[in-house]
Amino acid sequence: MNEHQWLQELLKVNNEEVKLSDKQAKILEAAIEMFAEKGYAATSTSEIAKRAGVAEGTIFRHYKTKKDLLLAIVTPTITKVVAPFLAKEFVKEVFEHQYKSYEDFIRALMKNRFEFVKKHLPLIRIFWQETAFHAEIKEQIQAVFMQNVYEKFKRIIEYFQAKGEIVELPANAIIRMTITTIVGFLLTRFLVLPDGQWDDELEMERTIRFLMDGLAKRD
Amino acid sequence: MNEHQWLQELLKVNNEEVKLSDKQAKILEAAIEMFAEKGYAATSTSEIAKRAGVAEGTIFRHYKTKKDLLLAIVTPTITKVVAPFLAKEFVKEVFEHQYKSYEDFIRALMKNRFEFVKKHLPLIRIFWQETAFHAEIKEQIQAVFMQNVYEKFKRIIEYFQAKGEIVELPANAIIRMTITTIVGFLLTRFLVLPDGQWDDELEMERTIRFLMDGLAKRD
DNA sequence: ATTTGAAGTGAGTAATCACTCATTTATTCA
DNA sequence: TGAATAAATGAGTGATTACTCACTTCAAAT
Repeated sequence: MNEHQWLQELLKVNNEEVKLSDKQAKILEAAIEMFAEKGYAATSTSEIAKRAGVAEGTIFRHYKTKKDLLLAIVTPTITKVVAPFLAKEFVKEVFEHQYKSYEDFIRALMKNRFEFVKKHLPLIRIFWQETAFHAEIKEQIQAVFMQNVYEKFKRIIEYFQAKGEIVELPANAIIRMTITTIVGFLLTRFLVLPDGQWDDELEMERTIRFLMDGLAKRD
Repeated sequence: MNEHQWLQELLKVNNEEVKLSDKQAKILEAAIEMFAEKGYAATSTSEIAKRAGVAEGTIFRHYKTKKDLLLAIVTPTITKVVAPFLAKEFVKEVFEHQYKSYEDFIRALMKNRFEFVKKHLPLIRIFWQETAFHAEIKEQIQAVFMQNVYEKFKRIIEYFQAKGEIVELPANAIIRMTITTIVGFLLTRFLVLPDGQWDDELEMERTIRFLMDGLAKRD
């Protein structure tokens, strides 16, 4: 059993095992930490090597360029960051009435993302920070969103609209408001005011209530 | 009259005239553009000098270090970015019944911020991107917010809570939801999907409606 | 025990970095 | 006009950058 198991798990694509030598795992771990702390552009490969306890040349054995190293972190994790829906349960369960309301669905989505962000905060920082600078990353994220999230999300919304549970706005607007509200809470909680006193359960329920009242069917 | 008038205006603190030589203005303009596009760490002073049409030494005549140049952009504009309330009238007008409802207040705030972001997008990008990497900037923003926005915002909320217009949640929670909703819209509109087809008036009204329904007094 | 290919190393490289400073150019005012 | 001051210059600095490569170490298979 591997001490870097969480990394192996995180980097899996389609649940296929990924093989990482011990040094390679240490490089990735160090890179994640430092890119999150100082940003990609301000982090040097020599610093990464030092923190990983590895010769600088070793980094370039595994990754042709520094940018390749960044993408080796970002690309295989995009799906896990932006498409929780692929944690299969989600969509299926909605239509199998696992969730009897949009609210229950939102609650599950929110708790799922809350735990993910809490567990992988440095990775989230990297996404948040580097998306602004690397067009490829932004494009990959949008592609994954369109392919794996958008249509399913839309169908869920239309399902609950048909049931008269939520307001008859365009699905795009509802998606935007839902994501904005959840992401806004998570960023405030973990990036803007991580040192505040948070009653997470309470604040999530308030946020869900706010979202549901904002999206409630109007008479 | 100066062709860099917008810069002069933007950099004013307490409405006091700021004197910028022509070259100095060009340096600031170039720095704002490039920091916004590539990020502070990935932008070299030689590039800035080139774009500004100035010798590299000239930059360091005016700003001791590259970081000084960044702070010369950020520090004097913080108030304008995070404290629209200081466009003083705000609070006063609320209590003088300029705004007869929280909704009218939110609408004015939103339109005000919409125009500001639209007009100063590169500056907003710099704030958004560099706050993550420079603790001083984050601290300055929080200080300005606490000194100039927080208490006033809180009083406005309590005023409309007393009138029974909005829900009796802690002011902190209402502030968070309000800001999250407005900022979420503006970031989606101008940074995430700037190329989408937006009916800005319509989308703002939807967002206001969403926010007001989410914060409405509950029975 | 020997072979072999992969993994790892670290000194070396050219390019670029932020920043300096002696000098030149422009501006101000007597 | 000329002297004094300020603004601007660009070649030069040492440090650091991402990346290379000849070489060593390691692990597994024969």
